Order: sequence, then C-alpha cells, then structure tokens
Amino acid sequence: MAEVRWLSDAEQRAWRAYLEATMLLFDALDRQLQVESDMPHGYYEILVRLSEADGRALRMSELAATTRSSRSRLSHAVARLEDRGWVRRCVAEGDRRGQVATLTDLGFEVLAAAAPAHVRTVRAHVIDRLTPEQVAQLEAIGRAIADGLSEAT
Amino acid sequence: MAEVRWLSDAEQRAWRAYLEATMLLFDALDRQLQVESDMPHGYYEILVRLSEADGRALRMSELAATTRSSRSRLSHAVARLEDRGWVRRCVAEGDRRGQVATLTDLGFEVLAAAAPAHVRTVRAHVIDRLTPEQVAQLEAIGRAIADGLSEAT
DNA sequence: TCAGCATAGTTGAGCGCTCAATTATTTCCG
DNA sequence: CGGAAATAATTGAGCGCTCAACTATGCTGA
Repeated sequence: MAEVRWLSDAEQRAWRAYLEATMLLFDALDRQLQVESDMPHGYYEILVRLSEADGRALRMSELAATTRSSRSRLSHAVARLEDRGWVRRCVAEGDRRGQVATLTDLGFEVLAAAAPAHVRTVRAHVIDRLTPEQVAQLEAIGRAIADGLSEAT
Repeated sequence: MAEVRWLSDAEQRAWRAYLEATMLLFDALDRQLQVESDMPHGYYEILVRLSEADGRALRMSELAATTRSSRSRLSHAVARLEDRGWVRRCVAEGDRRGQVATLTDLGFEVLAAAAPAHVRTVRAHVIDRLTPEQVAQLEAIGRAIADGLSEAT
C-alpha cells in the first residue's frame, strides 16, 4: 500500500462542508416530498425522467441509467410505483426480456402536483442561497465528479 | 399557493449535475467502505467524530449534532457499533438521562485501518478531480447550503 | 444447430433509516 | 414542595436499498 495523502486543511473543510450540506439537504428534500407528496425523492426522480421521455415511457435499463440507480433498486421502486398506479410495465417490443415502464395519467398528475413544492424547496435551500457564479461553479464541480464516476463503465 | 419560479436552464443543469455527482459518489463511498471495511459511511462518520473528541467520547446528543443525524438514527447506529465492540455506552455523569458514547481501542484500530482507503477514494473521486479554486468554491457553496439548513433550529 | 455466454430484469434476505410512541430523568415555577 | 413540561435517549414497525442468486430470453460461433 502506497503512502496516504491525507487531506489538507482546506480540502478537509471543503469535503466536510459538502458532506454536511448534502446530508442536511437530502434529509430535507426527502422529508418535504414524503410529507407533502407521500413519496421519497428517488420516486420523484423516476417520475420526472419518465415524464420527459418520448411517450412518457422508457426501458427499465434506460431508466436505471438516467436515474443513476441500480437495476435492482429500480425494479423494487417501479414495482411499488406500479402498485400505486403511477407507472405501468409491459414487455418491450422486439425483445421479450425487456420491460418498458410507462408513466400513467395518474402518475403524471401526482408528479405535477408534487413539483411546485419540490422546486420551491430546492430553490429555498440551494439555488436561491447561491450567486449565479456559484450556480455555475456547482455545475462544473458536479460534472467533474460525475464524469469521473461514470467512466467506470 | 404562489406562482412557481421554475429553474432556469443553467439552474437546472447545476442542480442535476450536483444530484448526479452526489448520487454516484455516495454509492461509491458506501460501497468502498462496505467492501473494504465492512461498514456503511454513516458508521465511519461516527467513528471519526468520536476519535476527534476529548477522551474519544461524546454525549449521544452531541454526537447526533456533529454527525447531523437524528437521535433515532444515532441510537440505532451506536447500538450496532456497540454490538461490534467498536463503541461503548455508559450513563453521563451528572445527568442520568444522558449517555456517553466512547470509542473503544478496537474501534480506533478499525477506524485507523479504514481511513487510508477511504481518503484515497475521496481524493480519487472528488478532491483530485477539482482545481484548488474549485475546492474553495465547494467549501463556500457547502457552507451556504448547510448554514441555511442548520438555522432551522 | 445448439451449447455457452451475455443481457434484461426480478426476487428475497438482511440492514439502516424514518416516524411515532415510550421510558426515564430533570427543570420550572405556582 | 409537587405536578407539568422539557429534555435525553431508546424502541419497534415499516420501508427502501444492497447484494447475491435466480429466471428468462437473445446472441454467437464451432
């Protein structure tokens, strides 16, 4: 094992600030969505991605890719969304292994009802607390980190 | 309900980049710690905070505050850490309602063994992918968000 | 052609977290 | 003082996620 390059003070402060912010933020987002719309943040993400897709439908694997979640996580989640009638699954044309998840009208309505309060929460805790420059910086930083983690194909 | 101020394109991109990065990152951190040190990231955080405290001990409520976790979460977590022999609990002097969690020698060793690989992971996925300026920006952004969420006393 | 491997997705056990309820102790103040 | 409220922490039910194992279908080449 090579030497460990510990974090400098500045790096440590940045890392901890990011961790702290993210922890508090994710808890807050989850709570807001849970209380006001009866769904965890992960479900909201799934509904959003489906709502943006052609025909409001996506293959399970595509949906897993865009939501950055494992196949297993998605399977469990979509199963529950289906129970609620927010999403419907059917076999994909041309590949009977595949499943296509489709957002139902009810699912779309639920999403439309949840979105305003969710966006307000994101604004209140993140966007509106940052300068436009910081918003741009956050995008660049996020991209740098995400790209590094994505390339692990 | 007031009008909704939806996110602009730039805001949307920043928010999604941050979400994506954080999702991938937290999954990666959790997996690394789980595989190499048999603990979730949350447990690591608890061990770190205890190791930095005077006498390697903290009141449950202080530990909850510094790790930004609920009392309930912490109770469950410390119960498991105690089962593993990494932490010990005893009643606080002067207030028999309180409990003091103390890092055991074994717990300290486990933390010391886990730390190098964890720090390498944080470097590889975050710090070393950012410029020093970006590290400073991340701290400022993190602080802005965390401060907003903390003030909800 | 068909065996072997790859791909798509599901399933169940086990764990950590949330919420609400609960226990135990201390503080406040009429 | 003594009862009510505040504080400290735990507990258990329920849910979402991970991992590993599994089913089912498609592809590929000797």
